[in-house]
Amino acid sequence: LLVAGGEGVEAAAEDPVLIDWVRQRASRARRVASVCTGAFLLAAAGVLDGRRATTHWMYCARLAQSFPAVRIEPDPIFVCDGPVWTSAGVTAGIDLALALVEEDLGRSVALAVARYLVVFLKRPGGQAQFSTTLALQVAEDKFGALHDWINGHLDNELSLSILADQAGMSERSFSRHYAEATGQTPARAIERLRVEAARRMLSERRTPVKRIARSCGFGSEETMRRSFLRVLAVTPQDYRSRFTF
DNA sequence: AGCGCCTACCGCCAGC
DNA sequence: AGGCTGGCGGTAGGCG
Repeated sequence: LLVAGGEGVEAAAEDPVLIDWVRQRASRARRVASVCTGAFLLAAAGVLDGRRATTHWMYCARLAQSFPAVRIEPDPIFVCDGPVWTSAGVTAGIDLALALVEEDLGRSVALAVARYLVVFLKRPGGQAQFSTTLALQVAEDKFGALHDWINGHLDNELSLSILADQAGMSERSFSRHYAEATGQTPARAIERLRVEAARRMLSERRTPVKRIARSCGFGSEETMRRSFLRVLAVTPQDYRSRFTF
């Protein structure tokens, strides 16, 4: 059973016929999953009681408030608790779907599917419109070691020449191969990895924004602010305030 | 808010 | 031929 979310989902969560239907189906389904705010329907049906779950980050607080029995985790892209899977925003549904494919058919099939998605989900701008995590999974064979190294050195200078050096290629070849494998240019990928690291720190700790910026490799607080607006369309302060309960 | 400098990106091309 | 590599230079865009 796969439950989608979207406009009007909270009204739908109060429709007894629908919720009853969800509860019936969920009890017989091998596996239950929700995308985005679809978690509200599962929660209303009691499917999430006592389980770990997630939803779109803007709605985590509201879901927690309406359904105290659900253990909300705002950070992950998706959460798996036994047979029940929930995912964050709409694009996280793609990551969820791939995880389901992987569970059923194995890692290599999931990676093959992901490769097709990279081809077909590219927009004219050339940016892949799904999570960095997914893009990195696809590139794991080729750049897994590099990504491990990058994540351990986010506060270092990570210029094209340094990355190329680390990968043992010329700058030109590295650029080409990296973009081909991940759907992102090297600099863009670094930016997104830094934003992801900073985002985690913003929501998990009370560290001052300026120190977070530095430890994630942004030259300044202002630079981090610009990156956040580009990648997430929110300022760091706004982002943090969503998570301060 | 704006500007000058710097770098990443990418098309092009020669060489292997 | 046909593919891959890597240096060069113009340009757009980001950083400080």
